[in-house]
Amino acid sequence: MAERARDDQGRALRIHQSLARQLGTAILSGEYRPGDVLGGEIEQSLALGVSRTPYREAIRILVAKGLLESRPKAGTHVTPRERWNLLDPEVLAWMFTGTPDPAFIRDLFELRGLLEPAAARLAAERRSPEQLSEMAAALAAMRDHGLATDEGRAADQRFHRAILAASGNLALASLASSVGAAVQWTTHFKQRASKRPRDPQPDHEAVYDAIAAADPGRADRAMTDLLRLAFEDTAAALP
Amino acid sequence: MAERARDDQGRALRIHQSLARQLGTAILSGEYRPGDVLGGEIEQSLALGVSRTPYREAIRILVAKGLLESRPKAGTHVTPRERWNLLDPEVLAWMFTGTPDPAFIRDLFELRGLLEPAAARLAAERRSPEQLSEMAAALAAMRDHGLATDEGRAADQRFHRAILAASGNLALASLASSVGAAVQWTTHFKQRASKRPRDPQPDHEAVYDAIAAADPGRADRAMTDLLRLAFEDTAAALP
DNA sequence: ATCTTGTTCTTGTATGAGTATATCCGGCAT
DNA sequence: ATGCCGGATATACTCATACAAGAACAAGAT
Repeated sequence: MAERARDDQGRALRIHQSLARQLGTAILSGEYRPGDVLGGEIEQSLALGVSRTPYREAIRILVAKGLLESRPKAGTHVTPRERWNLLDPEVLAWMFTGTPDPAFIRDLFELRGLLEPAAARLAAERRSPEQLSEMAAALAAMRDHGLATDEGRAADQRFHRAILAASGNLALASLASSVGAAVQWTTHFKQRASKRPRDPQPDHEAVYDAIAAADPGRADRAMTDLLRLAFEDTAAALP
Repeated sequence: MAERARDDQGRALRIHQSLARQLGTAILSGEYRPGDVLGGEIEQSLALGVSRTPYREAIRILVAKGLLESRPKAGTHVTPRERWNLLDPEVLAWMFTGTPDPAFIRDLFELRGLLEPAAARLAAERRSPEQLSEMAAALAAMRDHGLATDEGRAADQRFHRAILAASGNLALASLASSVGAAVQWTTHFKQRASKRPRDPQPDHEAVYDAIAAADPGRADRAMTDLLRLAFEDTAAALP
């Protein structure tokens, strides 16, 4: 008996959610390709063993994320890749359920290399005391749990998210969930691949210290170093 | 009689689409605030004069974009701002239907200032001949139509999109739609505000020339300049 | 006080009928 | 042959109704 998928808080996923995930991963993995037409909804929902209601809602979700488009008479098509919202947190998560493309990992780190050092620089200038203590708390949790545990990885995410939030830039902050998803999954791969991975705690401490000291230049450099090392670790863990 | 809303290609929007837009703009404009609960779906769909089906699909769309969350018994809540996918192209478009927050405009330009110069630099190194001619075509269309016309603004978007695509970075490229939406709306405001706006054509030509010459450093600087000037124009046009 | 259990409210799923719209295709004019 | 026009048709879209299931809350038991 297939166990029902669960969300990040242990709640059972509704049918439309798990359908969206199932179809989404199928599209991202290349099982469906851009231009492909999904069969009519009666046919598809019948084949999947669900009613049309949740099937249609799943389609709506995927349309909202740019993976599909549907029109009367024309049917439901997979959109060309350049329309996909690859940085949508859920899309990223779906992407990482399969075997991730090393080239895409590289792209993600390249993007993080543009965003996070700048965010760290801004955070050093603009952060509030509360934001600083949030970073400190996340750092402490990372140290206590280690990156081998879910709690540790969640703390890692919180640290990066806190920096993006402290940049005082809403557009940057809204990329936090995307960056967070990337952080989580790449860290996951690193941990799985090597038994004694390099300890990234000092890198994080250095970033924190620079932000705490309100030293933008040093924060920028520290984050750049952190990302370079993290990428090297990740690259080493990939096939 | 209310005229039915239309999409960017003149097609009439389906009910679920226009509902999503209506609710989305209401949320983004602050009419609904984070934590607010929408009434039950029967009640709401009745109030809006539609059946539950399209109402629910509209909710699914907004959930997919991070603006809402809904659970049985608890109802449908507006999520806290930091969960919103502000860079989703549709969300951005909804954002600009109302009066845009000048601080957010600044944030968007700050983000573009991180992404686009780097993309231009990479494009100078990696662009294919086809991508280069796409940029040239967009540039020519901009010159022919001018930014006062829809065609001209679309060409402007195509130019920036082509550069992001030519960066060879999928993650960057997938931000093209978001950047494009920002380009379109800010340009729109500029045009509306002043009768004789500064001509940005030379800025664009400079970026193109640098990319065509495969000169990364110059491409980076030219794009930085373009964005600085565009931001100054936009800032002058805002209240 | 804390846990357990049951009630009840809200969203979630199922189903069948009917509408609307974009595509396709055949006919007509050019 | 080519292009325009208009109807047939396939498909998604909307409606209405019924039932199922999850989760919050409160009353009761421990």
